[in-house]
Amino acid sequence: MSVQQPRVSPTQFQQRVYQLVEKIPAGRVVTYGWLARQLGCNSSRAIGQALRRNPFAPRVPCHRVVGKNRLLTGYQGLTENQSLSRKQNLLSSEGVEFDGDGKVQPHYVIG
DNA sequence: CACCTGACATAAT
DNA sequence: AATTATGCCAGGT
Repeated sequence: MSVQQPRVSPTQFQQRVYQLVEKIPAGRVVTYGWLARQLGCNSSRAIGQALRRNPFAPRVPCHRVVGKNRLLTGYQGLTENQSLSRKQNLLSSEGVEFDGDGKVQPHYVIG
């Protein structure tokens, strides 16, 4: 029988990112840059990498992380609109609202 | 082992 | 105002 084995231990950096993301309450979102600052890291890009890498399933609500412009940049490692709309749906079901441009309304962003 | 690339953000040109 | 360069971190080639 197949066992889902953790590929490799997440790096220390990734663990910190995940821990932080786990704290994001439903119905709120944060930006990559915000996370980066919380971690004292000067690169939001690194955050994106950590999340992209497919965190352990829904354990880490990575769908609550958006760009600074409040656009949804990616989900499940993909940048396709289809994935993005799913991300959007998830957020919607948590009560987050969007404007006509597909940006989350500023009110929901922490920071 | 060296180089490229990416779910970003910001400062400098 | 628009493009380019830098920062950071890990995986992939």
